[in-house]
Amino acid sequence: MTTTTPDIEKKPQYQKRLREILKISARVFAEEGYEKASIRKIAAELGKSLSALYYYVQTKEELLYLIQLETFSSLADELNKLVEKNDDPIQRLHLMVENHLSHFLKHIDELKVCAHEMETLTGNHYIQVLVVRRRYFRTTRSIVTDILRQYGNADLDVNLATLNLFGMLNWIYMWYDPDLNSSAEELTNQIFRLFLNGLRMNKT
Amino acid sequence: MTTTTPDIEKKPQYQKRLREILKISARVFAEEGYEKASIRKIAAELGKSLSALYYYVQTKEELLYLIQLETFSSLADELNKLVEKNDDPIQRLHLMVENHLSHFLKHIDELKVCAHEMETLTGNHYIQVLVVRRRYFRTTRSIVTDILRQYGNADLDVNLATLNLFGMLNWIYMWYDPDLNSSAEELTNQIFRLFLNGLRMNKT
DNA sequence: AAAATATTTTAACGAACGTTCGATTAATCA
DNA sequence: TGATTAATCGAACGTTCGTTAAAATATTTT
Repeated sequence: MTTTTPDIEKKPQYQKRLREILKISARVFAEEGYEKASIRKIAAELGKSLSALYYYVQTKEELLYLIQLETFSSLADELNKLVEKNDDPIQRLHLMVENHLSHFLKHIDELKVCAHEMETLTGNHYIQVLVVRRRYFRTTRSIVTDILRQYGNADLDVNLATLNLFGMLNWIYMWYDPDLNSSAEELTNQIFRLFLNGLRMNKT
Repeated sequence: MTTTTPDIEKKPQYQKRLREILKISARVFAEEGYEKASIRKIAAELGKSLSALYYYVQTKEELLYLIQLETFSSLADELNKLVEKNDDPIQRLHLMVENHLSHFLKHIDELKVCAHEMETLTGNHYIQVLVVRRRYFRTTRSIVTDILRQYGNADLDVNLATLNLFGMLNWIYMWYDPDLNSSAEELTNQIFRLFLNGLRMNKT
């Protein structure tokens, strides 16, 4: 008698195909916005029929959920690894910005969908992604906290400063053009210097 | 024989009612997003019938267009006035941030709709709003240019720095909670100091 | 080859959407 | 008051949407 367990590893094609579906979905969501984008368009770009999608996913929202969960998890996990390997707060900040931007340039559609559809998910989908987002935020904020302490700067609010860092990082999708704009390094250095200098004490 | 000219000033109620329609529309668009928001919901919140809306406006998109046009125009016009009255680049920057944030706090829904639906309009609607947006951007960028020159800082790219300033300002709608968060002054000062310090030369 | 499972397809459902039409009421003017 | 214009209304049109059911095909396993 064969086992009736889900056999997650038995179907290697499934995961591969699901990933392609998420890739195409991210592109369509990024281009048209989640609400305007239709399942039919995604299916057409996949070269599959409409209901073939529902074999991999139960609802349209699950597509967005999986995209956001994977992207934020990846960002947060890699940042944690980087923080474990480096002690200097300033180096950590540089690594954080670099990690976020290289991720952005490699997965523009996914990051755009993460930034622009941050309040789109509902119910458990929303909460589960929020948990990962908060983990990513807290790690980043602890870096900012250390730098402010090192600079002896008590004038700036740590939360506000961190939110503004994410403002710069998350806004990029609005204006960045891969064909025209700067490289990852240049972007990283500019934002890193701008924000790091911003954290220093005020000359009054 | 009576004149058949449009008589723009003849119907004072019209403008007043149109403004209320835009106000409610901005709230619904801000709450649900433009695509998800329905004309029916807007009409219901107005206490009017669905087709009564079409007496004031020809399409749903025109609602968004009017909201964005008025908001960006107001921001740009007031910034130009402020720049004319003040010569010091650093004061100008402070006034720019203050103007933007006080506008934001007074018209949260409209600003949110401007930031979140920046790529939603199409055709002439998009272009006409883009013209005003560019005017607002250029005025701000010229302030940043002057400060960088005054600081003798040639390391930072002016466009990038300005885009990052707007990143901080436009991202606020994502996290700001009128009940919890700081006042306009506190927000202004934090962002102003963060960004201004950021523009200074790098201590290497 | 036969059986079992995995994947895709065609066709349709009901609901919600933006928009329009024609009639009706309210306000203004002669 | 009667006539003209402004504003609103109920009802419907055609389209698109997310989702589903049942059947058909492809793949894997026995």
